[in-house]
Amino acid sequence: MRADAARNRALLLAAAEAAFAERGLDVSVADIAQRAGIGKGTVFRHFPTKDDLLAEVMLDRVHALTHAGKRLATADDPGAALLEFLTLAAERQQQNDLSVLREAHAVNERLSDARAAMFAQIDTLVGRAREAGAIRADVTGTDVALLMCAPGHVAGFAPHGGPDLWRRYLAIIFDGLRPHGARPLPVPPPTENS
Amino acid sequence: MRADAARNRALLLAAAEAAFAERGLDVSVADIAQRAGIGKGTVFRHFPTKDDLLAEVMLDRVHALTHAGKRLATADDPGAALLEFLTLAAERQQQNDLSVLREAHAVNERLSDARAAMFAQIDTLVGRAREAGAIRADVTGTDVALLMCAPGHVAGFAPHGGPDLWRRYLAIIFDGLRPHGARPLPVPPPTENS
DNA sequence: TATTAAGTTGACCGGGCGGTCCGCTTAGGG
DNA sequence: CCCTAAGCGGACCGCCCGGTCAACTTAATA
Repeated sequence: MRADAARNRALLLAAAEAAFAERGLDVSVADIAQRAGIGKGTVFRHFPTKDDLLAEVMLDRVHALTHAGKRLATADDPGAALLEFLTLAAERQQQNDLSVLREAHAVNERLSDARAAMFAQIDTLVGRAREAGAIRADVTGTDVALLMCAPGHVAGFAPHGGPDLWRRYLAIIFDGLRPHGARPLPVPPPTENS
Repeated sequence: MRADAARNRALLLAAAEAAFAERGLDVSVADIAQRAGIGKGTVFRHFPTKDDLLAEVMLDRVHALTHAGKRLATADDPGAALLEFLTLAAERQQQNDLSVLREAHAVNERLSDARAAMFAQIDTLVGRAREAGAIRADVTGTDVALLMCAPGHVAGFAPHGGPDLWRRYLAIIFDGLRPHGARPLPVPPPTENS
C-alpha cells in the first residue's frame, strides 16, 4: 500500500468517527470526505460502501473496548473493574452505538464477530463481579451490555448539561445494579440544571 | 370540518404514531400515507410539513403523560406515584422521543410549551417523592426526565428480549434513584438471554 | 336532486443522497 | 530520472425523499 493511501485512510477513519459521533449516522459521505480533506471518490476506493466505512469505525471501537475488558478481567477488585469498564464504555459511546451493533450481522460479518467477542468479555467481567458480591446475583452480561450505553445516550439529551453529565447517570445506573442495601457510590451533582 | 376529513385525519395520526414507533423518524411520508390508506397529497393537506405531523403525534403523547402526572401528583404515596409515572413513560416511549423533544423548539412552539409543562409536572412528582424520602435528596426533575426513556430505549436493543423487558431496566434504574440502603424493588427476571 | 366548496389524489418537481467512472496526479522501484 | 501502476477527485447517474398542483370526487346544504 502506498504511503499517501495509508495516510488518507487514517485521515478518513478519524474524520468518519468524529462525523458519526457529532452528526449521527446520517452524515453524508461527501461531508465526511470534506472533513478528511479528501475527495468523495477516494472514500469509495477505500471502502466499497458507506456501511463498510461505518463498520470499520465501529470495529475499532468495539475492539478497543474488548481489549480494555480483557485487561480488567484480571483486576483485584471485580466490582471496581466492572465499573471502570462501564466508565470507559460510557465515555466513548456518546452515541447510538447499540443501534448499529444490533444490525451488525447485516452490515458486516467481522463486526458481528467483534460484537460477540465483546459480549463474551462483558460476561466474564459481570460473572466475576457477581461472584465477588459487587452486583446483584440476577444481573446478567446482557443486562450490562444493554445498560452500558444508556448514560452517554441519556446525558446527550440534557439541555445544558456539562460534558461529564454522563458520569452522574452512570453512577445512578450502576448503583441500581448493586446488591440490596449496598452503599451507593457518591453521585456527582448535576453540573447545571433546567 | 367535513366528516371524511376528520376520519382521514384520525387515521393519519394513528398510522403516523405506529410508523414512527416501528420504523423510526425516517419513515417516508408516502409510507405513512399508504399505512393510513390515504393518498400522499392528503397528508400535506392536513399538515403543512412532515415535521408538523410529527409534532402533532408527539403533542398527543406529551399531553397524555402530563395529564397522568397531574393525576398522580395527589396520590397518597409519592414514591409509588413517581414509579407509576415512570412506568407509563417507559411503556409508551418505546422510541427516541427525547431526541425529538430536545429540538422541539425548532419543530413547533406548541410542542415546546407542552414539553415545558410535562417537565414542570415531573418536577412536582420528583419533589414530592424526595420529601417523602422515596428517592435520594439530590435527584432532580431533570434527572428523572432524562432517565425515564432509558428503559424503553435500552430494552429495544435486546436481541431476544420479550416485550416486557423494559420493566426489568426500569426497576434497576429506579432502584438507583432510591436513597442509601433502600430495599430495592423485586427485579423481574430477563425473559430470555443471549 | 342540483350546486358547490371542501377534500382527495397521484403525477410531477427540485434537491440531496450513495455510488460509479474516467481523466489526471504522483509515489516509488529499476 | 522515467515509467508505470496505484491513487485521486469531482462530474455524473439513478433513486428516493419532502413538498406542490391541477384535475377529479364527494359531503353537505337548500
